[in-house]
Amino acid sequence: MMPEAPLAEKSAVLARHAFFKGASAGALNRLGAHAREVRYSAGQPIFRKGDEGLGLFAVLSGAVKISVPSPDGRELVLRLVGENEIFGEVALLDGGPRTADAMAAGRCHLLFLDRRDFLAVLKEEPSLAIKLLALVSDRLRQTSEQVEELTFEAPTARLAKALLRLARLQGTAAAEKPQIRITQKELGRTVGLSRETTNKCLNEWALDGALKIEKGACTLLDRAFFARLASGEAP
Amino acid sequence: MMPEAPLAEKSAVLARHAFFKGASAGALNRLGAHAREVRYSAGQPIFRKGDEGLGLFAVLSGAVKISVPSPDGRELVLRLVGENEIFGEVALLDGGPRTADAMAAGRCHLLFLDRRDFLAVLKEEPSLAIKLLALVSDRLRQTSEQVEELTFEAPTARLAKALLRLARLQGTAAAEKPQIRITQKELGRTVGLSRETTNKCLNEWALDGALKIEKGACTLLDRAFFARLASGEAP
DNA sequence: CGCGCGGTGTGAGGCGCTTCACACTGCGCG
DNA sequence: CGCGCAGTGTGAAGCGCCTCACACCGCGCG
Repeated sequence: MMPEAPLAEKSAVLARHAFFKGASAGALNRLGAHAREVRYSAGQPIFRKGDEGLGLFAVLSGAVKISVPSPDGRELVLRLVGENEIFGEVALLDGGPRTADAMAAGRCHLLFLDRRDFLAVLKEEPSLAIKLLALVSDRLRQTSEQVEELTFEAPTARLAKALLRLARLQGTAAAEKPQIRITQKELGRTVGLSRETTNKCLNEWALDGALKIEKGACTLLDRAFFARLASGEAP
Repeated sequence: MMPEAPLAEKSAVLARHAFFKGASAGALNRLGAHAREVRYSAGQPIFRKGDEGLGLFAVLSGAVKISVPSPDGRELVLRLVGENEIFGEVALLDGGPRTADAMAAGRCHLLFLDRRDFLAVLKEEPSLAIKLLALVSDRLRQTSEQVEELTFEAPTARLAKALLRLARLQGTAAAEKPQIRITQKELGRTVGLSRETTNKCLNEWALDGALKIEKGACTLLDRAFFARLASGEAP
């Protein structure tokens, strides 16, 4: 276990995190005072759905997978949290149980902020509250979109959308032909399809030349193709 | 058109609304200064998905239906907003387009608060911001639950859930055997089922004695029956 | 009155997804 | 090395939901 960094350094670490940009020095010090640095290696659980929500996590480096488990062992991946993002904000705010599982998607370095400290600072730092409001309402936007998607759109359209979303999330978004590192099993689970159906669908697209399939990954060769599918058109 | 109430009265109206309980007099006055009272009759649109989000609505009396339209004319009912609740908060916070349609579900009396006024007050009234945060994160909780429901649960379970939810929403929740006024077509649309499938499903439940079907309505005779279905068990 | 229309009831046919079953590959490990 | 395992590729069978088609009922309206 690494030794904990001293207080001053923890506030400095906080200050570098995108979410805390612009916060006052006082707020940063108060938050840093009780912040705990934590490290996880790939696959380790960070919290589980239903756990008591004790606070907020900020990702310093690495990535975290947020997902919900189904009674029969399936899993829906809600989002991938990357560097400079935060997660665990719902339970932070209402003190209720966590709404999803969080798992380290690779080695990751996090900062944990206690709920009570955070709320205390929030009371005196409206700008932080407003920032958080913007963030939470953005989440709400995305989640609502997901609800629409699930009720209205065809499974294959959802799959195409998921690929585009993953390309955006995995940082390779800017690339001409983004490569997405995910297994077909996981991919299917994020949209509620079986592995087999996912596989057949991907292979069809590969035949169309829009996709390259590798082991544990696939590469989008023709983004416009997927954009069309995602908006409900036939290819 | 009713004449507008004077400023003092509008702040007083605000103060009586559950969401603004505990706000300072100064904040209420500032919000009240630009608040507009608006009235709608049944079926009138309040805003549409994609409209510019200019502000927040508070329901003084009546009810508002929040729904999203699908490209092919279907409709998903997200929530029914009742007295002492607020809606339109997402677009309020990030200034983006409205994420759903809002329609008066009956005659209703609303208060409209401009986005810029609201944000200005928020900056100086952290307690209001915290209240809003709690509210938005609660919405996020519910919406996430809906996402889970849609990906994991069987259509019939969703239908059962929808009936329970509608019973709760239509005010007849307290009744022993709540009657729900909705056509089978609409009901199907709220869970993404065809009218025919909905019909067959309801008839099966009616045979089990759990449900009474009338024209344009149905009555839950056995709530426990639906609660079981909703939690994924076989009847 | 007859007609249209909205809501409901019901069957036939078809398509898509699921489950199950099995095969092939590459790779880590004892 | 051989073994197991994770990931992928594919086919058969089955089931649930959708679409289409049609029938019945009650009601408003010309």
